[in-house]
Amino acid sequence: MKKDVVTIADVARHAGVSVSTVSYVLSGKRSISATTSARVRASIRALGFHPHAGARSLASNRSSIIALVLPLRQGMHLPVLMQFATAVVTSARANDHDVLLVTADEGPAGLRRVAAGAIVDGLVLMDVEMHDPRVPTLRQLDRPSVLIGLPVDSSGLTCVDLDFHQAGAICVQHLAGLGHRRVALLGAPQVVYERDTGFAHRTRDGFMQTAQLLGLDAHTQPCEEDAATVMSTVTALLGRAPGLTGLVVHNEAAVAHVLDALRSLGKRVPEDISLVAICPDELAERSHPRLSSVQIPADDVGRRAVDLLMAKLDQREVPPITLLAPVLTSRTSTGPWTAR
Amino acid sequence: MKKDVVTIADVARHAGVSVSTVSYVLSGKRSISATTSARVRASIRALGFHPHAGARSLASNRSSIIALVLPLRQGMHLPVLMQFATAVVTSARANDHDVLLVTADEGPAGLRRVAAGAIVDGLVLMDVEMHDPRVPTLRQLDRPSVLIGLPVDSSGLTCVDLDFHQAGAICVQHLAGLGHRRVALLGAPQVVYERDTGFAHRTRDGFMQTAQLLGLDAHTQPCEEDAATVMSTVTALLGRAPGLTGLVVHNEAAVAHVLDALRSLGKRVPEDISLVAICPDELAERSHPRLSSVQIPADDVGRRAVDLLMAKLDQREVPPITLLAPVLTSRTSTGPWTAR
DNA sequence: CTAGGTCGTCGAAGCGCTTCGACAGAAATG
DNA sequence: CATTTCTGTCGAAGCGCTTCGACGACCTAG
Repeated sequence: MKKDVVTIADVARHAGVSVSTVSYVLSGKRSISATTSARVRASIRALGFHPHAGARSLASNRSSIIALVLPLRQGMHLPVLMQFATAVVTSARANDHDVLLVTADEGPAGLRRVAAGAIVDGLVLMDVEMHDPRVPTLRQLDRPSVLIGLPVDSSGLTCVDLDFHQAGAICVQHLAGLGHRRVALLGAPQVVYERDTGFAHRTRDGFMQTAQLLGLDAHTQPCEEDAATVMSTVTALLGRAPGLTGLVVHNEAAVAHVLDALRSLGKRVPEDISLVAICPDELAERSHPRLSSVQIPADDVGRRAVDLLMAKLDQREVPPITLLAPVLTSRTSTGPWTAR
Repeated sequence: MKKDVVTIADVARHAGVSVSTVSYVLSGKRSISATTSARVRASIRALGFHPHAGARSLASNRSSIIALVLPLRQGMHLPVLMQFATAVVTSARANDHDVLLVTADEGPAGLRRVAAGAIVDGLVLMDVEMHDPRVPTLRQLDRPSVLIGLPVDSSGLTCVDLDFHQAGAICVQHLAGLGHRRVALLGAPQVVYERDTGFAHRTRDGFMQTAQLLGLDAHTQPCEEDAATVMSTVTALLGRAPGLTGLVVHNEAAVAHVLDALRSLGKRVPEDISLVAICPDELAERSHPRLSSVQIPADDVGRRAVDLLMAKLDQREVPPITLLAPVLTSRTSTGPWTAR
């Protein structure tokens, strides 16, 4: 077998200093003379010393590990998910932390396990739902956490999410810039507006305010998610707003149905009607035509989440809600329009 | 603030036993009377005790965490990757271990960091290449590890991989079952056969042996990966083996070119020629027509890898190489054939 | 009836690190 | 020049857990 693990005491002996001095060299929490520091570092390298994570965590009550809680079921947003995860891991490493993977399937119990056992210093939760069952648990945990997504009741939490108000706004700006003068927003189902207030309202407000500002004729309309209802909703909308040429769809599940409806009504996209979706890139890329869409800037969100968590770990104050600027990717579902 | 963390001493006091007794109740390493055990458990629940991971790891030299080392760059095999990861995490949890995510970008240094610091008890590496730079490092680490994939020099390692011999065999069986009598294998580029021996040869052997066994007329042919060379290779092959109706392609990069070549030679798939690929499902699904293909059983592989790692952690002997049965998914690129 | 086992429990010695208080000696202050 | 303030370093006390050896109490077999 190998000789035993190299400990900090070995390093101290080798460098001719005390154990605490080595520790301070490593942590920088007290000033150490340049010469001593250099000698210690040399010994560390010479012996191949790696501090024992467990011992460190026991003594300092800090593990330098954060939990990344995500849904591992095979969904369709894999690429987006991966982008988040990559950003989180990269940022964590940049802050000298490792990442423990916790699946959402474990539910609240999983959070409790890793937090209470002091396995992790803090948590980043992805795929947070409006009424997420993990949220109450999170509140009573004594570890800091950051959510990606915005639950209905976000009090006492730190959240990062897309700025939906801004998302509504840039959709309008995009259409207006192409010359469209009469636009509409097809939003979430009615029930969402009534109950899970939040992102749906924010998008709608951004849409309406900006349309008004730009002097557009704007309509909004909740939108159910089954093909038949979508069909009648779209038909009604076109009747109500003849000459409508710009459409924003903020409803992932309904997007395909809307496209079908337009097609069967004889409206071509983008020749007759330009369509912008607020949805994952994946979906936008898969549709025909490929949709101009507003997407979540995953890299940004991931990095921001980790930054916020680090701040909380350092006891710094952080804003409860961080909203990130949406990005509109122009594809082939929108085009210029001039009165004909 | 909250009252301090509940320690094992608190539990012991509450239950009226010694600290060591509580520890033994938890670990089961010494027999404890049923009544004592029950009392201790009740106290644990009553106080909400969670053992401190760091303390445990320091004292026992076991962290109950394994590392999952994977490439987080956005590749095209995301779904496959995810399937692996999911399987690994699930199996790890089933064995009471957590999973630390380490990105392959960190290279050998990353392995050293998590292993030497005793952050993890062992490692599972994904996406292992033939000449993987992490392999030498792995050998000198004192932590056990399992590789998913088979490097050229696997001595001293534990690997899990697809059984390529069997993969070659079931491709032939599939074609033979459909009535094909003259078949060919388009394999890896020549240079791969010469140098990175291993999976390429294994597939070819499986293919040939089975063809012989079934009395088929079988040909094999290395295959480069650029469109032009593929074109001439396919043309030559059809000249050499007129009446060829079954083709197996074991070359991810060349698959698309092969399809193009067949098309431009006036051969329809599957009407004139049936084609089976050995490639990720992703690719098979994306091609036109969708390819009948042999794919890696990711769930199985992931689970197996963890099982092997657990065995090694328990000092049990494990086979150096575990080969898993390939699965052939029949899609629309293969069809029955009868002499015309 | 006694020598030798088992069983169930306890006490104490670490595991390797961080951090607090102490303290010489040097530098700055009056 | 006396006194205070830094600087740089050390020793030792934990952090919460596992595990080893010890030890009564009880059983069994000769």
